[in-house]
Amino acid sequence: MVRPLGLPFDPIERAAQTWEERFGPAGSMRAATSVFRVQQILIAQFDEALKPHRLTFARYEVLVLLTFSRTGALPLKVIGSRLMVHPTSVTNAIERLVAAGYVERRPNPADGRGVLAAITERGREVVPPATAAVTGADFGMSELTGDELDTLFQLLRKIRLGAGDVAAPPD
Amino acid sequence: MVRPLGLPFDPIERAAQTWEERFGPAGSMRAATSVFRVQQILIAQFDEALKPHRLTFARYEVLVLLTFSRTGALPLKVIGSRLMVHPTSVTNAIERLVAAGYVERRPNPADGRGVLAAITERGREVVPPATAAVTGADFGMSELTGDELDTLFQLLRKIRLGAGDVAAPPD
DNA sequence: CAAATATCAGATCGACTGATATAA
DNA sequence: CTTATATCAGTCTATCTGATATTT
Repeated sequence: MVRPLGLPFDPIERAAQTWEERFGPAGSMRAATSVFRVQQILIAQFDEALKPHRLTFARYEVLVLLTFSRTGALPLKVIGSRLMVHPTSVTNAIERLVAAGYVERRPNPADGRGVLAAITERGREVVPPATAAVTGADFGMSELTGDELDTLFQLLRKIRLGAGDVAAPPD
Repeated sequence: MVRPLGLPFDPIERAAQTWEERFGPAGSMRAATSVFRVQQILIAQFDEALKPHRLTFARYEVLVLLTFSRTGALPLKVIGSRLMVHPTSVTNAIERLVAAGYVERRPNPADGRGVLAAITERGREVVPPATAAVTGADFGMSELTGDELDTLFQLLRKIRLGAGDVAAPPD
């Protein structure tokens, strides 16, 4: 749970004002700090909503990805690149999901080096209620209209593209 | 360093498409996931840029806050509420800053329970080069125009306000 | 041979809970 | 007495480095 501290002023706005006086233009600093704060707020909401299902948001993402695949099984390598997480983080997340009974490890028949993570029956069963829990707060974004959500996505997408998230420049 | 994986497609966009087919409107999911990814990208860039100065971004924020204060000293409680971090995280951050020689602990003359974190000479010296390192990549936001940065801030602000970041509804 | 996949040991970081000493 | 401030011990999560076994 994130402490809603209810200050009589916006701490980010105030910091930006002083920043402007001391260092110069504060637009980037204000936006970057806001991204951090919103991430903190959202992740706390999601993890709280998912706790009854023995999931964190990171592990929930893995499960959803598996249900999205045709066979319900994916190489760890693919999971890592789709979710953009470190190889050791994937190994760790799968280990926790196996412990919870939501996923099984299998050798990859197509590649002797690889391992498949395969969703189990219990894993498939937990996804719908977990999804309901997460979307219950409309992903924490209920303050924004559909158009605003789209604008937000597009702006963040520019930053991601600048960091090399996608090779081919689309649309 | 964040792995720039250069997939031939945008993994967030692809996940959103499947989400739409399975669960319904994906606008919130797409925006929330983008916030997480951009946070990951930015924090990696900042921590990398600050590493030569023996700082993480969290500790850099504390130092900047101290230079912004009149006396260069603030109660830990104030630091926590301004930066919106947990009390134990403040204690921890100050401990590391003390170890680096950038901050000193002092009793708070105005409150016997409290502790002041006071920036040292070495702390004041490290802020300018650290700030240059962080702003060098324009806070990682060089892909956006001033107007876009402002729009991004305002959209994220709506989410923050919905979570209670500020008590008084301003402007 | 070199490169890719996954794991492991070990470290760091920040967030959190619950308990505690001290002072307001 | 209750509340607030800060610390401490300990847990948890995710990240990362460097090394290693195995396979391509």
